[in-house]
Amino acid sequence: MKTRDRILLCALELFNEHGEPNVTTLDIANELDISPGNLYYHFRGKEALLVSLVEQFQDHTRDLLEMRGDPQQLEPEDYWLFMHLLFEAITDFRFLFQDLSNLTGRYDFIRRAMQHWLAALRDSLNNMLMALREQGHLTADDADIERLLDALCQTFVFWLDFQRVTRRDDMGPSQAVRQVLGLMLPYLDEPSRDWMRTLIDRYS
Amino acid sequence: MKTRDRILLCALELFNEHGEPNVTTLDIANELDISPGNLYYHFRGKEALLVSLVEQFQDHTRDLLEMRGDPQQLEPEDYWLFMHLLFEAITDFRFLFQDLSNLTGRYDFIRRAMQHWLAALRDSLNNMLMALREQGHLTADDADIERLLDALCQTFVFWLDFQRVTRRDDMGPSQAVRQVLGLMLPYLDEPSRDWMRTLIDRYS
DNA sequence: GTCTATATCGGGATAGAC
DNA sequence: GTCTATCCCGATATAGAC
Repeated sequence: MKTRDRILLCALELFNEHGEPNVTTLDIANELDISPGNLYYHFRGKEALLVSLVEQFQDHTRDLLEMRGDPQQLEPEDYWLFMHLLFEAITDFRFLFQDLSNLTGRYDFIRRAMQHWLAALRDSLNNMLMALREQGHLTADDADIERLLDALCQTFVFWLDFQRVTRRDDMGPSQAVRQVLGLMLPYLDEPSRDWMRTLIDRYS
Repeated sequence: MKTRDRILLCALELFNEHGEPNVTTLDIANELDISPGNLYYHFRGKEALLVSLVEQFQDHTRDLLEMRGDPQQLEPEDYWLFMHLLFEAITDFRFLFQDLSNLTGRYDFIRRAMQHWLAALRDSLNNMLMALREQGHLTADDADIERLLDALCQTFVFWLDFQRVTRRDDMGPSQAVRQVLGLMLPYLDEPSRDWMRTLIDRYS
């Protein structure tokens, strides 16, 4: 494995574990048993490192967020899969969400990237809700939809963080998906609701 | 006004505006036109400053979170007021929520304080929901309640942050309260729901 | 590509005069 | 109580040898 990639991987792990502000370039070099000078040969600094990691994150989720092709044909199971994969991606790059305010404040490119990403997320979720409403599975007026979209996005972005502060046990993406689906539950019609309850129970 | 209090107030403002990690003791001293040595005479360091601010926050919200006296007699309007005051308190000390992960990671006393605070918040909200359910205004099984409580707490803690990142104009506490009440809406019975919709509209 | 050594800078913190 | 001067340290970044 090339040194450059080892650095990226190691930085990602340390950032996720300790938070980006608490990890120095020296920490990364030490963890890899390479010299700080060597690290600076590959990346001109912490910011260059972050640029690459953010690109990775975007590449990693692009396909997922751009499956706005044919939401009409999606099965409920597809919604679950979509959300599960999304939470896995967020978990893999959780350092971005853990210190979101700090990072978006200090790095303008991260602010732009995350704003764009959040808009795409909201778009995807909106397509889902609209499709469900068209099909008569979901009853909600426009104001409901707006609030629901906010609640959904907020949960995606901050659930890991919230869980980290409130609880000790990290239950992975399943619990997060359960929480998200729970937000939609009261707006669904009986059959979909039962279906989703089953889904929720199955993946607990 | 005593220097000690001026320092506290100024630190709070700067922390709220720029985030605690981005404000140095020197920044605070400069803003106040006092020497760094003087600041260190009053507070032995940044941590001592934070200790006092966290105490202030707790004092500031204690009454609010401990009004678990007689939830049976509360009017819907009381719920609105409770939430409004809570969001104002959070806004006043928003630096605590803006970098929650970072702060709880670096300072153990903040972790403990916030965990305790969050537990109290959840408790208060739980009492509310239980009272509403007793009175027949709210229909939800225990699993619904758990999810709803999580969603409510998460919104209280992260709404300002979420709003800041998504860049929708800062509308103060009203929009936050609207979002929170929106989460409860689908579980309420018709009269309460209408009542609350009116409330939501009135304070938009 | 990788190392060692070092320069630089900024924030936290203290000493001692007034 | 308040100031100036200074120290310490950790993080970033570079120079130059191998």
